[in-house]
Amino acid sequence: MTTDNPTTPSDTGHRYTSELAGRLELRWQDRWEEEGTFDAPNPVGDLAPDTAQLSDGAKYFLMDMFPYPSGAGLHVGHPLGYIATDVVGRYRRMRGDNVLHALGYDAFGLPAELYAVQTGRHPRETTLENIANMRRQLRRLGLGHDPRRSFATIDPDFVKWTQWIFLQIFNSWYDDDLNRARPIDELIAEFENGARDVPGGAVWADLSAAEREEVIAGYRLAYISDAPVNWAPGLGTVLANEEVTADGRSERGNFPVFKRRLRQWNLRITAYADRLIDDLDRVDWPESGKLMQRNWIGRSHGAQVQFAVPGIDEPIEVFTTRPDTLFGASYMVLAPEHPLVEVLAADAWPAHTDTRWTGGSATPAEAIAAYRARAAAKSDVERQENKEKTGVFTGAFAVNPVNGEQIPVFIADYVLMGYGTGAIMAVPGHDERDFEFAQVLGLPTPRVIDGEGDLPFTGEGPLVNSSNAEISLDGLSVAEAKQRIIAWLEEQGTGQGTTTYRLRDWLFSRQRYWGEPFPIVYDEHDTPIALPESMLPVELPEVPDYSPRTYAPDDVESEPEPPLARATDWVNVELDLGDGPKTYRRETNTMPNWAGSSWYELRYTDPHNTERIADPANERYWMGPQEQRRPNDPGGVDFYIGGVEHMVLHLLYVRFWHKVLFDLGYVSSEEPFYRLFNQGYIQAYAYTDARGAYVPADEVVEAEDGTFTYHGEPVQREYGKMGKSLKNVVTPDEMYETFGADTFRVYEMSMGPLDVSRPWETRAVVGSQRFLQRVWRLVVDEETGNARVTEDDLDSATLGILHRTIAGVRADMEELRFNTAIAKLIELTNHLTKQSVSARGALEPLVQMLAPFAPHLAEELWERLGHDATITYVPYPEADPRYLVAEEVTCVVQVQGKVRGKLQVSPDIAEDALTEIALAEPNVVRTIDGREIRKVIVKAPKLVNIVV
RNA sequence: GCCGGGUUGGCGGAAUGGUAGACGCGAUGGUCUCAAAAACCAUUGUCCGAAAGGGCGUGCGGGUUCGAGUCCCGCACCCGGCACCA
Repeated sequence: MTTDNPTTPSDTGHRYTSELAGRLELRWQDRWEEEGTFDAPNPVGDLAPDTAQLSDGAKYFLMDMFPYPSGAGLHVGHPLGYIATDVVGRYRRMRGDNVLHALGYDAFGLPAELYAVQTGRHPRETTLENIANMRRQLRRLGLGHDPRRSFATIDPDFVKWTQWIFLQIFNSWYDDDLNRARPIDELIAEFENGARDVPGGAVWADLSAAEREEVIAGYRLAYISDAPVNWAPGLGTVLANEEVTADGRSERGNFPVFKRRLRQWNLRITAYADRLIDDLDRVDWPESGKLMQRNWIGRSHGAQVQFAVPGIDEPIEVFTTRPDTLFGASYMVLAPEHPLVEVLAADAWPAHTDTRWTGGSATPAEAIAAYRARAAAKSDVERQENKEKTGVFTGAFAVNPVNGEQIPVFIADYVLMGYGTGAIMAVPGHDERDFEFAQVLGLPTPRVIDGEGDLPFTGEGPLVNSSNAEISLDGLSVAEAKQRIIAWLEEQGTGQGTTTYRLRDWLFSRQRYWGEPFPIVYDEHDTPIALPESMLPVELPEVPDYSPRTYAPDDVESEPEPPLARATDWVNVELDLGDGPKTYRRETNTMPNWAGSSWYELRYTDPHNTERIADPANERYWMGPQEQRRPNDPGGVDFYIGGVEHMVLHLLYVRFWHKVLFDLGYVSSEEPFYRLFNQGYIQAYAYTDARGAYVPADEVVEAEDGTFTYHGEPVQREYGKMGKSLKNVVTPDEMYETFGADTFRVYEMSMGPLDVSRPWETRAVVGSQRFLQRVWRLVVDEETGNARVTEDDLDSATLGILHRTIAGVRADMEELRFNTAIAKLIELTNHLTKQSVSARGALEPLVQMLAPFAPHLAEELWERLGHDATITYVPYPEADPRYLVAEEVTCVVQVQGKVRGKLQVSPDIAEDALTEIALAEPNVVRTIDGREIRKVIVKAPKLVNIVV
């Protein structure tokens, strides 16, 4: 529908059109780059200023979550967070802070590899192209980044340090007594000199090298284990727990995930469970986010209790959070896979065994085998779908340590091998799951806690029926009883207080090509050996095929086969690792995509350092604890913006690595991110036709009755993500073209609060453009292009509005309320426009306050107002309290809480005088209608409420 | 099921317990124009009324208060996380 507009007189180049905006935006972007406007100086190293000192301003380290350079390019939703951090950074610079803001790229990962598999092109090649494209799209936004500090995780220089950190983790162990990680050499020394007993009672000196390494592997923070892992045949790789959704599928690709026993690398994140929970109290994060991490780590306090089984050496060990209900334990359940099951299973059913307990089998062994086979055939999903309790009796009885009672031992799949000890004492009277099971199998349900309500009763109440010859819990509260019984169990040696976590160790190897190789080789005994730092980085070999072997998504029997295994020349390598040249075999798994993002915050502080991850002086300056600002400060990045979806994965991993590096003395900060903010998302509508196929959203029209049509055909509207396949993508490039980057930035910031998701609406963007055009017209004469500024004094109305705006906008900026800050700037602009104010005293502060949002326009206007230097470091306007008080305020007069009149009064009017005027207001008099006035509430000068 | 967050005009959203709907979009009317676009000006929660003014309005039901979108209790729905975790 577009027609070529003839050039009108007003279109001669002095109007703030998208075309003019684009011209001046490019000009300022070039100038910022040339002048290094956003370069942040370091205390030491190559980025330290030549002239000795840093500015005296406070440091402010600002970060966005690492972007993945997608081949699809950006849509308008992606820059939301980048614009917000840029606004913060520009505001802080005007507040005098030394701001560090840069952006790197998280460039290893599955999409690039999948694309490489499809096209045969090397993922490095396509990834670098994508990075270049994304850099171009983001540069056009006018972000105030320090370009010298940008990097990508695939840079060999970065990979080197990722591998180096892995080696530090590999060469460390967690000292539970000192509650920190220590170098593995110190552990070996303790074994050697006898300060620490070797587990299993062996003598260190008598062990072979391989045996010693096996012992040490039990301590290393990075270790290989042969344990059940999440195997996704459809992806051809194993996954961490965090990468598997609640319904048992891969987060990426949505493939079914199976539990398989496989030899894989793990990182001992569980050693840090307590600190990862406790230190959440020291950071400024959204409470909801902290909660997600606390829940994921899942710390629960309770007790381990040993139940003896007559005739068996080893007792059954259970974990319970309710040791207070021990007297109510009427049976036990082991997970089907529990190693003790074979040991304690009876040869035959005891006499009079309930037929519900036997599963119809002739012997316990048979029943167990049948039950196990059925459980193993079920995927995690099926296990969850069917929550009806099932189980079989083992034929064995265990002894309840508090009352000597013999209680039956079952196996049932509602007890999970992976949590606690894989065995429970069942208290059907006070646990819903145990109660259900007891109902199914006809087991007794004794009550040991009094209270209103039927069994199962999980509430609070005094203990009953809980005493033996030595101890009585009767009458105690749940909390008291827990304490008492734990003490008694410890005394008896049949149990102890303990803490259990839901968190598992981090499965750290993947069968992928496009990731960091492990700096590990194996010798002839299959012992993993760390490569020396001098051999880093270990670079990826060229391979003919980038794909791991993938299988049918439900092929449970399949085996992982990493692509690097096929690079045999690379895998088998001759090295001299101190015992002369020998042939070694390289590790063929690669690190997960989370590796690079687990430490990248540190690299921004010293991106080119070849000797260390970052010089301690630089790390300390940008990230060190700020004790003078807040007590017990863990340090970290001052402000980090990103999406909630990284709350559990990335943010748990990065905190873990940071703490390891802290323990080993490489960093001074205990937490990577002091303040975290989760931004919302820009959502979009998508439309499907009668067949359910997506139709281009920008060609859908809304009818009068609120329905939607595409080419005359009715379509269904849905709301959600923006995406290529949904045919509803709007790109920043389109916005630059149609409106300019400043308009786009202002629109995104004015749409609503930063943490709330909201729908994109292209046609609403014009409102922001109109606003910027009005600002432009205040400063520039559209006919001549000259500045219109005058040196007039401000009238009192303008003074008042200006200073109230400054005060309000400043407060909004501090609290990230950019939408209301912009609204206030629009109000000021509208006032100046209506009153035709062109006084410098009003225009300059407006331009200054606009600068964080529309930096190019602000620079241009600042220059036209007669300033040579960039507006970036011009101090932010300050409100003069003298002008904050209006000459007149509106007083609302209410009768019975309803507004019946308004008065213009002086702000310092006395209450009596105000009451008098209010009672005289004609409409108020009419409403009162002669009724008796019972009470008058006066909040001078804003409100009078008359109660009749 | 458990935990967390939310529900305000046609739409996005504003509101220290004190004028509900700032600001913006859209819509309607107007200025300019041969015309259109752009820009600018005005109106715009809803109902009654010519107007003055009034009734009703922040998911639903109660409560506290002179006064509640805001505080308390109960409920519905939506979004997110976890889910047989002992």
